[in-house]
Amino acid sequence: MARAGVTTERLIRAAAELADEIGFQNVTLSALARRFGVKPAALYSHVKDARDLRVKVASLALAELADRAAAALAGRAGKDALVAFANAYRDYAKEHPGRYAAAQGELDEETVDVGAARRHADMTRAILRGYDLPEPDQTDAVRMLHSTFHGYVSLETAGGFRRHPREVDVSWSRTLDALDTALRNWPRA
Amino acid sequence: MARAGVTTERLIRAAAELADEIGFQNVTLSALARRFGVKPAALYSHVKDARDLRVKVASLALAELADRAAAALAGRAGKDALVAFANAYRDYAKEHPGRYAAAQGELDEETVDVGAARRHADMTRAILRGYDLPEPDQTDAVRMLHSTFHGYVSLETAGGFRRHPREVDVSWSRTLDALDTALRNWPRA
DNA sequence: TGCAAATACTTAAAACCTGTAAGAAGGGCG
DNA sequence: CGCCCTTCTTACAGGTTTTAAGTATTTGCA
Repeated sequence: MARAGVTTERLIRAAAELADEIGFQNVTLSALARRFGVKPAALYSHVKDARDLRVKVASLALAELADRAAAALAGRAGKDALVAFANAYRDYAKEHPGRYAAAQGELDEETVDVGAARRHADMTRAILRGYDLPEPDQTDAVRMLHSTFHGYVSLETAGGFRRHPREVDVSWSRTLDALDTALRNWPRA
Repeated sequence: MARAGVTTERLIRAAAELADEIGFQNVTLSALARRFGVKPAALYSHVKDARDLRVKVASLALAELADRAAAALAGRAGKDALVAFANAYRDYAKEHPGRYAAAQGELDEETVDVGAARRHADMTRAILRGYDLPEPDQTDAVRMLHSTFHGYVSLETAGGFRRHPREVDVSWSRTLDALDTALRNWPRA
């Protein structure tokens, strides 16, 4: 019987794909083993835990998302940068809902990929460079931006906006306009 | 052997409490049965499914949250109303993280408590009454507000803001100021 | 009051999932 | 070729969900 050729790399990647297909919640070691034509116990050679698997998928998602955002941000400034970043963020979440969910859930603990988190924060700060905000207002603004992006995407994918006919894309666009307004007129202490 | 006296009502309430204690993810029918001194199968008299249980907890949370928000909103207008509503929202989520998680996760499907969802939307619209926004801008603003509140609370409880020393309460307050600014200067199409 | 029907609960069992331990098979390398 | 490390399997323990069938308790009605 030939080996299945499972590696941690391929395992995490498969888990991410499966998450996008059936939802992050439903990604199980058993289902993954099935997909590789292998018994569940075999996966413990490549991954410590079910938790370890989830954290690694989260790390992958955070890194991918950061790559996208960085690409979107390149060569842009001000509102241009804001919109590009926000759209990259939202598009990624819509294309990869399972990965996005992974990136949210497993943030806590020491196990987190601190590097990816820092990249995100740094990029959000880069957006603000066009708005001339001093610290600590910058930190407040970073938190607000991240909150709005995540909240919108999260509610949208959960179906929270489906009850009203207004186009979700349009509301998104207007929300970005409003954020731009808020940043340009940031309330000084 | 005396009966345990489980009712759907008490079951849901216990599930909500358990969720706040150990996290919504970890609320299991078995754990609930244990808490009532009853075998797991007994709970199927009061609840259709594990999913049914989760949906009912979500409903409870949404209703409680709506009550709190309504109370906070009473007699206020404009920014006052905005801040009161937002704080009620955030305080509830911090006091009842398990319930709040329940209210988020199980939004989809037809099973949702449409009534509670409508109450939330109506209240958010009530806030906007002080800002003189016509439709469809009002819908856009409702979505933005909800997104920011949910996003902030969600990231905060997930530990997303712990990496930076800036006080989370202060950033929250400044975020509300910025939202007020955005609403007062809402970008017309 | 007493008994029948409705309801609460138990036991039993199937189907999954996680995780550990022990051993067999595959592949690289001296 | 043969050794050894790694991958994978088998076997098993423990836990959760859910259904089915049966027992016991309470309710309500004559």
